[in-house]
Amino acid sequence: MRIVLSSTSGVPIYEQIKAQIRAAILSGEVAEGQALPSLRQLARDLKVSLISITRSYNDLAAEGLIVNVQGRGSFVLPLDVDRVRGQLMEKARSSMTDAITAARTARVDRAALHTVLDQLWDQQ
Amino acid sequence: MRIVLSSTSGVPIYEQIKAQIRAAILSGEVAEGQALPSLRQLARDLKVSLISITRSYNDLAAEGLIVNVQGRGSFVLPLDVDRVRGQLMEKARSSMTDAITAARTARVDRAALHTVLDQLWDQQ
Amino acid sequence: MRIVLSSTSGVPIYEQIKAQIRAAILSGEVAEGQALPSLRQLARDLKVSLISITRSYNDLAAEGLIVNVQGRGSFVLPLDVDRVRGQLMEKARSSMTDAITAARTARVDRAALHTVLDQLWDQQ
Amino acid sequence: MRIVLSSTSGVPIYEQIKAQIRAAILSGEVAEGQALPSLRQLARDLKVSLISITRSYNDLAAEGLIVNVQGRGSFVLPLDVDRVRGQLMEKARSSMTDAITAARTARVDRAALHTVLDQLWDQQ
DNA sequence: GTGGTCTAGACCACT
DNA sequence: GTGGTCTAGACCACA
Repeated sequence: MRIVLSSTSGVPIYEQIKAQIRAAILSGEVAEGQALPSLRQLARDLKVSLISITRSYNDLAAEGLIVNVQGRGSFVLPLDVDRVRGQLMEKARSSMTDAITAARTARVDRAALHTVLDQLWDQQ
Repeated sequence: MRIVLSSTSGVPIYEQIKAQIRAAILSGEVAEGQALPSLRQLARDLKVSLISITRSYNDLAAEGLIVNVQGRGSFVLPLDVDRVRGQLMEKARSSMTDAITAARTARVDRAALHTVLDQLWDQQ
Repeated sequence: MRIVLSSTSGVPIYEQIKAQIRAAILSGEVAEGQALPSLRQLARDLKVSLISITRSYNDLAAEGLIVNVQGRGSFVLPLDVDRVRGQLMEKARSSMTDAITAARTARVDRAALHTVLDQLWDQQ
Repeated sequence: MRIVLSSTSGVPIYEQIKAQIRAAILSGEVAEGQALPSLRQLARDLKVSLISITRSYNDLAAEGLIVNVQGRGSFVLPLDVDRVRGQLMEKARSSMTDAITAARTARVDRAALHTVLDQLWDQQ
């Protein structure tokens, strides 16, 4: 799992970390039961404050994706696939709503926005 | 032009105001040359600090949408339609990219996302 | 004497009026002893508040260019050419200083700025 | 970087700060990636309200010269030299136009204005 | 009346 | 600690 951070994007560090760990878990790149890097290890690797990593792991634990065990480390939990996908789709719908609002303000029609979706989808 | 603010959305007040005035100008609801409500008037109406309104108007002036004339008021400028639409589509593409990222993480395919787009489009 | 105003330039109305009357006097377009338009007349013609015209005429009187006579009107005084030119050159030097500061910050050399001067001079 | 403010010049504090930071960045005095003084630190040092510093930094961020990172500080971005020089030369031309207008009103010829330019250039 | 600027102080989110 | 936002109130310049 490689984590890449941007300090100028405006997105909080801990959100960037969360998103990338979450994606790695969902993709199966890190499997159920597997240990994540320790807080301090990851803080060193990413050259980031320990507090930001802590926040990321805590949030992921609150989401039910991982569990933090005192003195042992942090581990990937069995996936509740439906719940996680539900959360992600919620976010997708929210972003999509923003995109639609902007497009309508710009007087762009539905078909054009579908085209934009396809273009961006292919780029990723 | 009706402006509705949400204090729980997390979006800064001045951004909410900017977005709604911008939309009103682009939709032609307030026409070129027309005066906007005065800073103090709008602050009173929205029960919001003067500084938030000032920030909104200043930002819109920096965007080239309005002009603030000391002693007279704030006025809608002629639209540079292409430029404004370019900015909006830039924002739409950015939000769409977020939506795609979330959808892909959720292992949702392209067709499903198109369906989401259509649903949300019809809701607005 | 034709006076043209811009309400969006950021320059105060009364300054625009002052500058144009001053130029008309210095150019001899309105001669010594001649009457200027009345305050109210000019306010009507320019579709401008009386207060702005009053401010302009008062300032010009303070500069010694005109005299306002109760109940009679406003009249061009004999020119103290040297003093007026001194004031104008003071302003020219001040603007030139601004131009030089910007040019130096932009790492533009002296010769290039002379060229700019020539270009703009020919345009006017 | 030393910042000197004048409270009698009529130029807004935040504009004075902007201009001096901009000049320091363009001159290379503060290099790409370097941190600027924190908002509060600079406000204390200059004995100025936090809001004035905030406005300065925000405007410089909007110009693309710096980036403000929540929780970390404000940092100098890589320069888009051409764009910045374009903005500065625009300003230089505008001031030069003012100088020319004043000079012509004073019936001063082109050669004399070139001389003024040289004198002022050498003084700076 | 209008917009422009500034102060002093507060709370929030992030590192 | 950092920047981001907001309030309440003030004074100035302009029309």
